[in-house]
Amino acid sequence: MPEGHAIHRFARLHRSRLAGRRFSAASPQGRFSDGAARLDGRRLDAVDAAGKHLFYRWEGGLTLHVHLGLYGKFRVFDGDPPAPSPNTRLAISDHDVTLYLSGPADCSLVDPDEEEGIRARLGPDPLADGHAGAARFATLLARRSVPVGAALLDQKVAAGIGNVYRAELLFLEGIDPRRRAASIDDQTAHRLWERTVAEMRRGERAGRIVTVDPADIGARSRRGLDPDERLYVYHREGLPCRRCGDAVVRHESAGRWIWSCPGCQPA
DNA sequence: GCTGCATGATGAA
DNA sequence: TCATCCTGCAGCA
Repeated sequence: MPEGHAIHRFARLHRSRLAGRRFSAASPQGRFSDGAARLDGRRLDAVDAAGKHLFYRWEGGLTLHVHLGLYGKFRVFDGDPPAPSPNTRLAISDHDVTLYLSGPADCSLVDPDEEEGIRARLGPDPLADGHAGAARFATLLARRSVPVGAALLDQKVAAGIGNVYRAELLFLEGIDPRRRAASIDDQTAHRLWERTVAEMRRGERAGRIVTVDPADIGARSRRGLDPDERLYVYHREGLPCRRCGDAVVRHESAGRWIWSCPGCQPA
């Protein structure tokens, strides 16, 4: 679940539901006991997102850094929460609301230097920077010798893109993932960035990744798209392309699977 | 009940 | 390029 759209959505939801409250904090799993003890009894002031990273600002100048990685999950409950699972890394609660965090790749208190170090490793963020990130993205992309599919997963090139978006964005722009990043001309790179901004904003709003234009599937459902109608190529190997009918293909890119349409994304 | 996978990232080789 | 870490759950027997 957690590409940048989900992280920014968590920041927005946690900001509105949790910020301004004073929490008791604990680490049921025990692996964040020291940190939880320092947060216990403090007020959460603000929540910021950068790429796939979250920063929770606490009373007294403490900052909690959370990166969900592949497995991390938040659960929020109003009123009486169920018992936390044994792997709950962090639990914060007051009388009205409870947040459980399990499986994060990182959950730690960071000082300003450490936060700066994390941010320094990130390229422009489509959701935080919007159009303003385009030029920097184009410059970074042009400097990469790797295939564009791999470059898009590199958080130093664009912060927040993950395996679903990279495949879908390259489909939408008609770019074969195996083309060298440096071969993408400046205008195409700008278009790719603007597409990224638009699609990730859409995903942030929807709470899920949806890239299809309803016109391409013959928009029939008033309830919205079925789960397997939301994407063009991701996990659709062997199925006909929604645009041209060619069979979607799967190949490896940066150690992960990527999907593309040979007809819509010519080499 | 067990297995394998998943929208991530890092450090060593 | 490989191994490793972080969990939960769908899909199977």
